[in-house]
Amino acid sequence: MKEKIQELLIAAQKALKDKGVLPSEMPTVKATLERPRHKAQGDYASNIAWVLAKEGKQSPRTIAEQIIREFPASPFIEKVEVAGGGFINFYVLPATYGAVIERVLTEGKHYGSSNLGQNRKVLIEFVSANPTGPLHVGHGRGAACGASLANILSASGFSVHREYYVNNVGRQMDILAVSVWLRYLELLGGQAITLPLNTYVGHYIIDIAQAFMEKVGRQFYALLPGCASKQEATKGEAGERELDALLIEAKSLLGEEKFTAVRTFGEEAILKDIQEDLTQFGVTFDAWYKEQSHFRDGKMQKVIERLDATGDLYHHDGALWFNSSKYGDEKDRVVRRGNGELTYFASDLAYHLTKVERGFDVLINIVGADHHGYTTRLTAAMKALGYPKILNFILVQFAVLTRGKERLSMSTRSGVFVTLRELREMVGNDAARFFYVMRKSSQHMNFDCELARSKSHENPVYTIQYAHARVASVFKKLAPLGWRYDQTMGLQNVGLLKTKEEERLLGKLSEYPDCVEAAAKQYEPHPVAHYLQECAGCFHRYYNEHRVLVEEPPLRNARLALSLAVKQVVANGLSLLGVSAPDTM
RNA sequence: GCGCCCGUAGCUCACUUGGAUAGAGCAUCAGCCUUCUAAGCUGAGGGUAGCAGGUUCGAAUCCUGCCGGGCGCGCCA
Repeated sequence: MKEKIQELLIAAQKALKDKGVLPSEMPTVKATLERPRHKAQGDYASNIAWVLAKEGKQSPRTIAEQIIREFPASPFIEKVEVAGGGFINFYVLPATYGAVIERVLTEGKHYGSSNLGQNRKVLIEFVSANPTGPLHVGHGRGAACGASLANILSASGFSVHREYYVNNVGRQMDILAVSVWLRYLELLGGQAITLPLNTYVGHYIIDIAQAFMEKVGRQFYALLPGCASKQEATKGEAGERELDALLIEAKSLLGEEKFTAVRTFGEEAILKDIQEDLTQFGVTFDAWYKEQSHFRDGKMQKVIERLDATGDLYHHDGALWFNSSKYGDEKDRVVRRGNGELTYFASDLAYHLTKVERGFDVLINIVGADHHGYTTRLTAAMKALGYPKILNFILVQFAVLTRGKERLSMSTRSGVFVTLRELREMVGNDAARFFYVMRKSSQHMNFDCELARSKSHENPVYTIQYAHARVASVFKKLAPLGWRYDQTMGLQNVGLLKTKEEERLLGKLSEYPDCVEAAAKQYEPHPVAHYLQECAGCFHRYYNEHRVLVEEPPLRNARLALSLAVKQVVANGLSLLGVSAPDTM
């Protein structure tokens, strides 16, 4: 319907140009059509007259009136009116409202899909948490957001590739290795040790050490390094230096080969845990891209050569710098340190260059808000490399977990985390997936666990799933009453659906494709979550007001068809968000 | 100190990227009611969109300054 009106508007513009009312060299604009908030403003509205007025040198009101005069007749349109200063309101014939039911039932699970993306290749990178510990609730939001967005883009005709970037290089991984090793020594030695500052202290490290011990026995035993046998951890800068010394000591005590073995064991154990966690959460990836692979095949050298060719690299104080301030960053960044080592930034550049080389047209990076400082320098580098527009960052703000009034998760600084697994066990996967994407990702959000786990109408997930289950339960009622659903009869009689609630519901169903499209264009899943709440709300209001299983077969089957369409749309929307659509609750 | 994000009803949040009288859900208040399994339904009140300017036919949305909150500012990863 929307497309049809847009075509008619283009035809009307053409007619005006032919008649010389509008300058013929003026570009034809595709009108933006929206759904007015108020019923008195028609079913669709366009501001096209305002847009044309700028170039056409006439008042919007006059142009609007002329468009209406040239607007071709259509069997679907009841009337077209000018309102306000130049809005054009379109009134669709109420008899055609019901047509959406047949469309939904025919298209089934594909209703809402489109060819918006024209098969363009999108790489969506998300979660990408360092493999040094379990995922926490902050990662959960990125995971839910990315997985849902990937579904939405996929349904919108994009060819979607989901990727997790594994930062398995650098000091943090060495620290992980030492953390595991010290716990291993503790297990063998039977005496408690003091873990130095900034090592990983979670219980999961002990589990990994235990598994490691079971695998290798005493082969990795050595005397306790000096600073691990102290009574108390050293704090501040001195603690960091002590940690560096410990890393060196551990490497020399174990030898490079054994040290690497511990590190790899730890990394693999944690990655396995993360993968299980995400899989249970319904979040899957097409690839787990390991940072370490850059160092093997010369990608680092290649990206530096590419950048050097643009003339944006320079030497200063013995280091190699990228002139990122030229491209909007606040200062320049080091690519290779004075000691010859490449920085994390260089590695990230190499990774992003591979994304382009792998032939993706659109890159979407979903990152936590705490990493926003990194976005400008990467964007700057992509500009320098000649891809000014390819990279899109979605910044996901932290979710504050609450249970009623009680605050559960602390800020990053305090280091007290609730794990994603704990959250899932507390509220269930469905509620977690939905609550995470209920708000615009750039918004700080409140995640009320008490609400999420409650089975009441106040809980949006419950209400939406219930709409789906409610339709299923109505259909189960049919047989005991001696009736059968006759879809042909139902579709023939959709004209009988003309109560206020039915018209609203039909309108809501026809909005669904627009909603998915909006979500795809914004790279945001939350419009779908919002839509589902509205759609379910409309259905429940309808259901409370009118009886579906009435005596007269034509009306009964029409209402059953409508209900079935609602069930389908709810199921489609929930599936985009990775939430189940149960038949019974 | 500098940079980025955010500020909308009592609370949690929308407004389809500059359009019409800023909308939902909770909570509150007033009525109704016992249902195709769902203690529910209907209606009402509630707003200077942080504050102050600016841009234009038109601003919650764009630009500037202040106020308040979050996050980030290494030749760390």
